[in-house]
Amino acid sequence: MTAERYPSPEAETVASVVGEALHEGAIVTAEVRCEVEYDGRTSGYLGPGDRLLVAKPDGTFLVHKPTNHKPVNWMPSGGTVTASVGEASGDPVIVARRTDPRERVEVRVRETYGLTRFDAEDGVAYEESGTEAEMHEYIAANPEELEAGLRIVEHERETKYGFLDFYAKDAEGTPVVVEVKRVQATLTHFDQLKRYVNVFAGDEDGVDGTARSVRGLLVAPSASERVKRACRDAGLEFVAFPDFETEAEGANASLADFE
Amino acid sequence: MTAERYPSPEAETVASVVGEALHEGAIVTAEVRCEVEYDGRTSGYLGPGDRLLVAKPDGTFLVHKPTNHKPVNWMPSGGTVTASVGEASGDPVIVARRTDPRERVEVRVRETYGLTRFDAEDGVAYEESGTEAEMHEYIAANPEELEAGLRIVEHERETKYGFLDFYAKDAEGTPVVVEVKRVQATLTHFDQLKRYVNVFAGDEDGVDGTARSVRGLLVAPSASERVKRACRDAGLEFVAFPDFETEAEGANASLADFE
DNA sequence: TTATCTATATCGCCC
DNA sequence: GGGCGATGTAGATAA
Repeated sequence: MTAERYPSPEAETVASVVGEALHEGAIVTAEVRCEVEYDGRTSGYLGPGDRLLVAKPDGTFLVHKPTNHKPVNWMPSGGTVTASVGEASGDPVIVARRTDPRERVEVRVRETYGLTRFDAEDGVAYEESGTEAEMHEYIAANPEELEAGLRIVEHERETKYGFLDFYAKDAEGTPVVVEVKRVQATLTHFDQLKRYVNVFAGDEDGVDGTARSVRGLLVAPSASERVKRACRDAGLEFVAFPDFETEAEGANASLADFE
Repeated sequence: MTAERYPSPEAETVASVVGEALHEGAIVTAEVRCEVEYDGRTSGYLGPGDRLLVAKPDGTFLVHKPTNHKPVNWMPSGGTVTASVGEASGDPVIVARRTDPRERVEVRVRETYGLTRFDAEDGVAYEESGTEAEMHEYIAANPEELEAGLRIVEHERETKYGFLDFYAKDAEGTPVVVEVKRVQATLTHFDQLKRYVNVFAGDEDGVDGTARSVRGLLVAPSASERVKRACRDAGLEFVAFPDFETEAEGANASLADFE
């Protein structure tokens, strides 16, 4: 059996099952009533209530309330999860810790409604398409869709102030710095482009104080008015680029057939 | 009983329990072998393997592999989760959808090792301290810790290019724009400060091309060398501010006592 | 609803 | 290992 269930387990059972399961590479989930304390990058406290606990063998630990995508408390992979029986109360105590940064989640379990050990085997990797990396590939192969006559000179070029997406030249041979975003462009993205353009314009630059012979292109499906104005004011250009197509895969089609 | 367990349930049981539980405000978890397909902002496919599924009554849906903090696929709260029996295969199919953005996660369950309905009650809110908001309050009350003679004029001031943390004046009466970070400062944070300072310096600005009578302070516990150099080059100042103290609460102390 | 920004962001890549 | 940037970022907040 791949999933072993312990209904209303004693504190000792919780401690031993959690310890063994994680050590042996299994996932543990528990439905509990508990209090939670976090101390680390910030500190926090969650009073008594019902929560779902998830502990993974890689040190991941999650405390889920009945709502929301994000766990209310957690520890990312790389930490260590230990379970014991509290001396004073006799209740289970689960602690997840890590160093760098030093932080700690402590769950004081008041009641354990159920505990499950899940010996999961999963060697399959997630395949994704439609990411910004693919958008880069597309633009590298089709620069003319950004602007007629545009030539890509370099991709992912490193400068002293960070990496720019594309270094290109336009039809007149003028240098063009290109920053590509898969989603609606924000002020942060404008900032990035401005920073890169400044490298080539030279911060110490021209007598008129404006960027010289370097163009900056912010490429995204859309941008807020404030971002467009920021571009105009800074002498940069916003290029509306259609939503990047996420192409269907063979695997997807076969999955849909089952319905 | 607050947690009801269905070991190795039939497809019909999965479909009905998931539907009823979510409708009645319970959390459902399942240990399954499955395939997953995502289509929306990007598209992706995850081949057969063992995963933990979590469905919450607010529409949250999570697919967890045996490793990592983040679910491999998910739907944030606000979506709808439905479970049915596949016509061709007779296996359970769980679909989570939402609009705006339009996206969809489909889980094709190959084998259900176990299913749990958890009627969780949790009306307690999480209390946190040590956040950037508290750091702001501290600085607003103690501006002299940034610099002797500094006066805060305005907090969270809106400009045409975004919101700046503090608008202040130094001992000489020179305007000072302050950007505060709780964590190590990055180039992104430098960008933000530069953008705000540009608003006051005026993009069209001085004959020498450098910012005029406005100072910019980047306040954080630390910064990389590249960030410090960027600040120097741009005429901005990095201020090392000690890690913001996360003070212990009474609740924490009592929780620690149990150990 | 839209825009902006924080986050215990997490994660991955590349030096 | 540190720096840097993407994320199906999510979530909170203000206009």
